[in-house]
Amino acid sequence: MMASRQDGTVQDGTVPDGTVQDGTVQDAAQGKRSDRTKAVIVRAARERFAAHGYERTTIRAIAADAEIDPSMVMRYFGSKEQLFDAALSIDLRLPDLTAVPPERLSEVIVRHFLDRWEGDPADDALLVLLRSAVTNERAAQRIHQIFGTQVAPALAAALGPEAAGRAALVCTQLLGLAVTRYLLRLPAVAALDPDAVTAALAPAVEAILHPRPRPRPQP
Amino acid sequence: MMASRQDGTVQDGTVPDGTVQDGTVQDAAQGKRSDRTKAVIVRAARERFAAHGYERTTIRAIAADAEIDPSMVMRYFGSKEQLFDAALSIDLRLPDLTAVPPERLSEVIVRHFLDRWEGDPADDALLVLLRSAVTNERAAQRIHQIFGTQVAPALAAALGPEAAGRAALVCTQLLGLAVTRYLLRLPAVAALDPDAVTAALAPAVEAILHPRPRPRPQP
DNA sequence: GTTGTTGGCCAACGCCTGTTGACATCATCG
DNA sequence: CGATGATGTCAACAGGCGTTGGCCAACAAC
Repeated sequence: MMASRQDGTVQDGTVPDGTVQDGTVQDAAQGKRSDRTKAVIVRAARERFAAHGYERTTIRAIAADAEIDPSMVMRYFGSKEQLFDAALSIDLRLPDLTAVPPERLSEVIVRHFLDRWEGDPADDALLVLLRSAVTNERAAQRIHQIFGTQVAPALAAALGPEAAGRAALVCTQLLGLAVTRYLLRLPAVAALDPDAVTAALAPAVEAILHPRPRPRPQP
Repeated sequence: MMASRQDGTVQDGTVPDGTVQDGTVQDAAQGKRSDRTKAVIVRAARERFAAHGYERTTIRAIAADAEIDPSMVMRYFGSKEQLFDAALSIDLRLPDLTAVPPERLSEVIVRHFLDRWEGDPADDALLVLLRSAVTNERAAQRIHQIFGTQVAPALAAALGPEAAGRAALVCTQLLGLAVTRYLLRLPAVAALDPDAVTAALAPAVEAILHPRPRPRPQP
């Protein structure tokens, strides 16, 4: 298995500086060569997994993208499943929601979600995860884990500890947005610009976060 | 290609009565034998596709479930893709929303959606479609089609013709529910009983259908 | 009774898959 | 220099896949 932290994050193949464990400096500003190729492989894997999901992605195709032999992929990652794990590193980078005034909370959440998906087009990790989780049990478990360790705590901090149920429903809405906009690309949803999405969806999220006390059919 | 109607519905393998084209009556109350086995195959295919998605489902496995030779599947349906088409027949059975008083519209929509998913456990068609659409372009197109021919018109009838954008956002919410509850089975969502889901989500749908005129940050 | 059609099984083809192990290359260090 | 371990290539394996074509039994039509 890969080294993975408890919150569902996995270390990327890139290394912060050029120092190696025995103290030697190597080529400067780049880690060992194997780390570089490992990173190339992970990047290629993410693209493939994101575009086609787990099953349709082949190790041979990833290796071709990375311009390397398929057997190297196996040597570095052990198996397709473990490579998949390595490609699944996700950090939602949730902001501190307690600093947000409650009446702007839903807007901030929706906008952050959009930013996270559309801000860095090279970051396919979320796409990988969602596309695969639908058919792959391992990826689904990872989503459970991310929800439990990142989303639920962040919302609980802002709304109080009894918010777990409501946090899940907010997830429902955001994942629905992701599915229709990025996976299915339903034209009516995919065509909206981020501002329009935020404006339209924030009130709905608001209705979950701060439910009106009682709808009362006929007062 | 299979014979398919324009709204995305495909005829089931079952035949309404026992008459055959040349006028002979055959065994009565059941169609031709081939129609029966075709129906068995489609049923098995639906279960497999629903449980594992398109790519992981093999013709051999479907044939084994149907207790028949894999080559028969090919003979009857031509290819795996065409069998998939046959398994994708969907009729959302949307009620006439114009008969619903506007203030109960969101509640009715959410409840109908839950009924449709959970009412008949043997009807896997929706699960097939959603699970596959995430990685299969053909299935995604089918969802586009169903949205355009079934969902959008029904909502437009109730809300007026300018409702297309809002209809899509409602879809976003409902598909989000389906993904978290039936595909990912996020515990916090999957554990809720249908009444709780309706109560929690209807106000959010309401916020889309009848947006408050202006949120006005500081009045 | 012969013929043709229908429903079905069996064995195989060619291809692609994840995976493995033997061999080449190269840098590093004694 | 030679040794050693990391890095990478090549060729192959075994198994599963969708798909094909040939053969057989049952049965209706002539």
